[in-house]
This record gives sequence, C-alpha cells and structure tokens, in this order.
Amino acid sequence: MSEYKPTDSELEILKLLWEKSPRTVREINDLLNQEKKVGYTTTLKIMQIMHQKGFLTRIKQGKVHYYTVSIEQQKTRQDLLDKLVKTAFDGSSFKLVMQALGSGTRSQNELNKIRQYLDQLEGENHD
Amino acid sequence: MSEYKPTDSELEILKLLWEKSPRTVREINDLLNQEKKVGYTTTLKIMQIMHQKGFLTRIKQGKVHYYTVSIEQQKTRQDLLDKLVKTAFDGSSFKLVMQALGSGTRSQNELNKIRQYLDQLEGENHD
DNA sequence: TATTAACTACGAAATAATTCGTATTAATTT
DNA sequence: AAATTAATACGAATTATTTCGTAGTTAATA
Repeated sequence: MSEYKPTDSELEILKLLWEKSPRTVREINDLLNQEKKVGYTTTLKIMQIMHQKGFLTRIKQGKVHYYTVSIEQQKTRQDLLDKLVKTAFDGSSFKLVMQALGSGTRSQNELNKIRQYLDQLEGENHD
Repeated sequence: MSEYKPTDSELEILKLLWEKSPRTVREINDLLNQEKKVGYTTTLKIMQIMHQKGFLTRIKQGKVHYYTVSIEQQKTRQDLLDKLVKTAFDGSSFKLVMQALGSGTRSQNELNKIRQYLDQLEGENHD
C-alpha cells in the first residue's frame, strides 16, 4: 500500500509513458521539448531517479535503456487526489467533488455518466 | 486572475486562518504544534513570506502582528484542483470527478446532494 | 529605570527538486 | 582500427522550500 507522490516533472514523464511504453530517454526528451526547452541530461537524470524510486523499470538494449512505467495511473491519481483532499478540503472528498463539479461547463453526456455512476455506487451501498 | 499555489506548509496555516482570522504567529504556532513539532521562528518566517506574497494581511498592535487571510478558500481550492486536473487527469475535470467519486463510501445524503447539484447544473446549461 | 519576557527581522543552514556540464562507455561509420 | 556519434553515470550548481539561530526591538514588570 505504498504511496506514489511523483513530482511535477516526474508526472510529465509518467504521462507520456502511460500513453505508450516502453520509450527511451531520447524519445521522452524529444516529446517534452515540444512543450518546453529541457536538456537531455536533465530528462535522463529524472528518469534515473524515477527508476531508482521504482516508478520505472528498464531494460538495456545495446547502449540504450528502454523505460517502462511500473506504477498504475489510477493508483497514482488516487494518491494525488487523497493528498489534495487531505491538505485542502478538510479531508472531505465530497467537498472536493462538489467544487470540481462547479467549475467548467459540462456536457449532457458527462452529466449523465456521472448520474449513472452515482446510481451504481448507491446499488453497491445497499448490499 | 492571479493563481494561488500555496505550498504545503502555507496551506496548513491558511487552513487555520480560514477557520478564524485574525490570529497571531504565536496562536498559529501553538495550533500547529498540536500536530507536529515546529519552531516558532519557522512559523514566523513562513507567515512573513505569505504576507510578502500577498496571501496574508497584517496589522501591528503593540509589538504583535495580527494576520488575516486575504485569499479566498474557494479560489485557492479551485487553483489547486485545476493544477491537478492539468497535470494528472489529462486536463479533464470529468475524469477527476469520476475518480474521486469512486473512492471512499459515500452516504445517501451526499449522493443526493451531488444529484441535486447535477440537476442544478443541467438547468443552468439549458438556459 | 533596569531587567526580563515576548516579539520581529534577517541571514544562513538544511533539504528537496531541477538542471546541466563533463567524463566515460558503447556502437556505428569511415 | 580510428574517429565519430550517441548513449549513460555522476557530481555539482541552481532554485525553492523549510528550518532555525541570533540580534535587535518593544512592552511589561520588578
């Protein structure tokens, strides 16, 4: 039940690897540079640290390393949500949901999907 | 439309000041120390920085400063949510809501309040 | 008024995250 | 096989945050 709290830079890399794994440092760095200027060795270093933290696995092929993400996106998202709930929403995920619903217009479709999900949750509760 | 991104320590202090303002550094530090050990000058320094950043206003009375929080809890929460949506939920607050709903059992009452709110949002959309 | 107690200001150490330069190593090309 | 290219490893500089010691100031008290 360990908790994944990647930093912002790590999250940018995780995002790309959840999209597609494995990738090399070169590939990740090229993708990152479509957004902002960042040196190759910077990306390398961060990926090495992530590997050390167990966020990534890697295999060597020739001289390059192929990195694969080893933590689940869903679990990581949950950990980040939990942290936010705890630090900024008095520990109440209900409050967080209400606030999140309030921001941004939502399509009919989304609203319905949320309703469906609520029904489903209610069904589960009634055991 | 400036964005409030308080650090974790700052958030702990903001929380106490949203609960009740104004308060002195001494009061805040005492409250913090109910949770964890933290030196007086540490708290002082952070509150000084928060003041400098415009998160807090203060008035001097005798030799003590009375600090008041000057940023809205709601807006701060929204900024933190927006950041999380952007960095970890592909920019989709819908995804965040769905995930947040999934975690933790919710009371009938909460479920109903969420439904009510959805209806309200739908009403607004239909104008 | 002198001493003490409590506060603020400020600089700097400690910690964490990011960035990058340089040395080294491995593969490819000439 | 020598030179070039492209990768990794690693240490150190940079930046941000947190922590705290010390000096100085203000107010209360002896």
